[in-house]
Amino acid sequence: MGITKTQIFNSRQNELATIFKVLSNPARIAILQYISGQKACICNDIVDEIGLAQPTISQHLKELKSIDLIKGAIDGKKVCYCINLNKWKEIQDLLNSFFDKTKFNCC
Amino acid sequence: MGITKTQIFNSRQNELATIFKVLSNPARIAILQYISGQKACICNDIVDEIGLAQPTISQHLKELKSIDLIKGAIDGKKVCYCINLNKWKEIQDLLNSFFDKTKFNCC
DNA sequence: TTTTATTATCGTAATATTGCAATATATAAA
DNA sequence: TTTATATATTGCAATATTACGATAATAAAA
Repeated sequence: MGITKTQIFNSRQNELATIFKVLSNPARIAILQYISGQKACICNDIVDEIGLAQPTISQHLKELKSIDLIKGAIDGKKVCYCINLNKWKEIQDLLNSFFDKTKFNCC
Repeated sequence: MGITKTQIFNSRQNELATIFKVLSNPARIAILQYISGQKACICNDIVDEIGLAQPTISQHLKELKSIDLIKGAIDGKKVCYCINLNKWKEIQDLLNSFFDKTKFNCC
């Protein structure tokens, strides 16, 4: 198969899984760390920083944008990518809620 | 390709990605929620609870075990799965550290 | 020992992901 | 307008993931 049976799970479970999936690649972790560590906004310094080809970086940025974790502002020829702080905090809260709500009544 | 270039990232980035990958499937989220919500330890009630075949559940349990998120205690014919609370907290701290350390100096 | 129940593993088909070359698009500079 | 630069999209090959039937392994029960 290869297809995840999302229909049998609730929207919260699917949402969590989607967020985790976006974060489940070291290139995307590195991109987020690099973007957030810069004083100014970045564009394709990311390509130079991370050791991956430009189309690959572009694709990873697209996936990060798909859950609004970053936003890109067009600045002439360049695009300035930033962490979307509101969403960032929202996701951190969501994940903490998942970890906190999971109780441990056994063993 | 299809293969992630783990060599070009540091161990922390790869570790984070691995943890996120294990959590990036709604079946595994549902399994964790179900295990943690039970008063007693569980075995293959999980198969009845989640709508997936027994080998599929077994495989998901194996992946959860691969990062020590759960532990299984053999109890006769059955296996009792539990959240590994120490690891659970450790991972929550690691993720919070990732979210907190990521600064927002731009835009 | 045979049967039954529980869980794990193997093999495989369908689909998803990763990465990149080639190319397209867009905008600034010449 | 032409050229150069920055980013996005397309297409594709290699590999990974998801799911499940068949089967193996294990242990209790008969």
